[in-house]
Amino acid sequence: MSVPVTIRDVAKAADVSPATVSRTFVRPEKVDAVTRERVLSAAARLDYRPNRAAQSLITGLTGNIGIVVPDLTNPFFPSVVRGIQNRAEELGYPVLLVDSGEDPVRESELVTRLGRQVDGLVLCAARMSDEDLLSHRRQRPMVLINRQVPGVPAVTFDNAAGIAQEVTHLKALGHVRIGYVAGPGTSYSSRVRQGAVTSHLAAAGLTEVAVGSFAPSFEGGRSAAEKVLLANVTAVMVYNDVMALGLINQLAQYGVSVPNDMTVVGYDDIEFAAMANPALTTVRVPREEAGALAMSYLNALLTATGPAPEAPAELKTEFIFRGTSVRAPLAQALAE
Amino acid sequence: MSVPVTIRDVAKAADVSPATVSRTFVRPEKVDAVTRERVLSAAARLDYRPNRAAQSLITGLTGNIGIVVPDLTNPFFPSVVRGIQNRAEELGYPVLLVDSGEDPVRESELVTRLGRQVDGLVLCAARMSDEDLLSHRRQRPMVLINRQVPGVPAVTFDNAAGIAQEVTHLKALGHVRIGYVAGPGTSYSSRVRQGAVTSHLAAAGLTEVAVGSFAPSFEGGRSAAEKVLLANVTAVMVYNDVMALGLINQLAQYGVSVPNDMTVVGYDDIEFAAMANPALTTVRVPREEAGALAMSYLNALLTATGPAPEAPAELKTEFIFRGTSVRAPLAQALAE
DNA sequence: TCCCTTGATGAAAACGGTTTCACCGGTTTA
DNA sequence: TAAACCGGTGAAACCGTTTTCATCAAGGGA
Repeated sequence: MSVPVTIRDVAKAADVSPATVSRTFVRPEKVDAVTRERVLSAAARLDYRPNRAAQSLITGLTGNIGIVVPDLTNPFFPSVVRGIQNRAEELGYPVLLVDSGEDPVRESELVTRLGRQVDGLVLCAARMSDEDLLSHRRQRPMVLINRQVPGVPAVTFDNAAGIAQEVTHLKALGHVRIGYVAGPGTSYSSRVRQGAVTSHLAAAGLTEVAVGSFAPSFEGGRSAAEKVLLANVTAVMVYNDVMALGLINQLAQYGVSVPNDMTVVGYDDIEFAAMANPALTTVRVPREEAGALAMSYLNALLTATGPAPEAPAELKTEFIFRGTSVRAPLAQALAE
Repeated sequence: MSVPVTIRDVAKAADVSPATVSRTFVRPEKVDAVTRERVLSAAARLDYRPNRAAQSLITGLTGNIGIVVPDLTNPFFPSVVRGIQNRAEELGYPVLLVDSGEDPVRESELVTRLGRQVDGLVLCAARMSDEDLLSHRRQRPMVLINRQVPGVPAVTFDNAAGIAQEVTHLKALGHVRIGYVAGPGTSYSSRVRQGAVTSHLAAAGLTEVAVGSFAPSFEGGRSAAEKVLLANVTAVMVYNDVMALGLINQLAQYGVSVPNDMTVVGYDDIEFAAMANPALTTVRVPREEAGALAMSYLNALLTATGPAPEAPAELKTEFIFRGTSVRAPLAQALAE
């Protein structure tokens, strides 16, 4: 209790100089085995903990890492945060977390502000421009999740495969005219998925009907309902699960019931996708895994050990067939 | 860019000593108005930012605050985190966030580890024992959310009122035998609510049927379904919304449909409560507000200014009548 | 035998702030 | 008029590490 024990206390107790104590911790191989042992035991006995501030002052490193997410209340992100944190904890990094509220400007400011508090950053689904991103990248090591910018390490999901799985599924169910409800244009993965949808639907010989871009929220999904109804399709692919759930909810207001009157497939497989009624057909993306991997990358960057990831990792997705998708003819028969 | 500007650079530029520069920032009233102006403009011109580590080293303060939550993937918590963070940002505190995974032991360890990184803590729904809590409290200023321990500042919700509102609602609907599905015994608010349920049901002349304690998760709610069915009640109050949703989901598996065959009311009003189908009748607790208030309290504690909150704040709750509760006779008629 | 490595160690100089203390000129008080 | 006070300021000590540099003993090659 009371007065904290410093490196000098340990030095005195072990009868060596402070320098040797320091070396024992940072460069153990530089100190003789027996002195090292002596220092270690003294340190343990006194319950010595190095003062972070003093270390930071001289090394210029904080030992912290930062995470920024666009919206913590979107269930997608807590999972990846958890993945990052678990790994960060194993590696001994405390983490600073901020929520940008889906605002690219604020996001960039937050990164600047975080900059001086952390040694490295994990940016989830960054909304800011490539240029801003690259300029921050020059200041601090960073790794991206769900975003790709040339030259910046990243972990992404194999969205093309995920979309392909959905398309195959819908085709197998006999759907022909298929709507796509996109996410915000500011979102990298929304643009990527849009591209994948277009190319895979075309490749499968199906007709794509673009419904428009909406906020990646429950409300966003609801506001897509009218346009979906006007699109004259039997199935809709939606940018993410939260929106899909919103869409289904609003469709119900119009007396259109899913899946009987309309097939809806989401994306992400958030927890509530399975809990909804009917349960949502979707594509699972390994969020915790992505977080953990990103953290591993960041650690590699920071310690300059391990594989410095050049090509962005692409995590496998998994198609989940649940209750919101049915055969097209059946849907139409019931709709009459 | 390049070399960071130090207090000495500013001192030189303003033609004063470093001491004066420091004073200008920490004790402005101690320096003459005109010198102060000179220093300030020099600092601005050079874009001077004090080095946190150096400040920490001498003051012993980090300038950071910490948040610990039991489970970030429970939608209850991101909201309160957001409330804390917004306020923290206004006040200029970076925040360290950790997730204890609902584990009291881990939680206590995390607090210890966070301890040396932060000046103060906000603990959400702390799971650890009163003793552990008090011992940590001796180390660092802290404020609790959704937990009460004598002598520790806290912001809580007026659960008694919330429960009372639910009871009144159920009584008005004609329910008489009412089940209660409790949360984990480790949760303070679960114990509090259990007490409130018992007393308010008794006061209303209704019969309480205790269903048991379950994990505060969707799965926890599902596992309560059988016992609920065996309880021979027309309505159930559930510890929180996530569990209520789980319960409803599992009841459907048994062919019991809500609200026709069973009235269910939740608690918290998480986002998905409104989104579910049918939408969940519940009690709204102001989560963001609670977070913001807690952060304000913590700031008061840290700066020794403002109201040092003695009595825990109790935030008002609001009853939300939605689709999972209906009149008892009707429920029974349909059940036949 | 002597010189040159080599490995282990300690003394001391950073790192960038804050704070104590002494000093100085000017004003009030006795 | 002398003594006490006071606001504003700078010199220097200090916070607890890491790291450079010098020192020293021991071992190896010539």
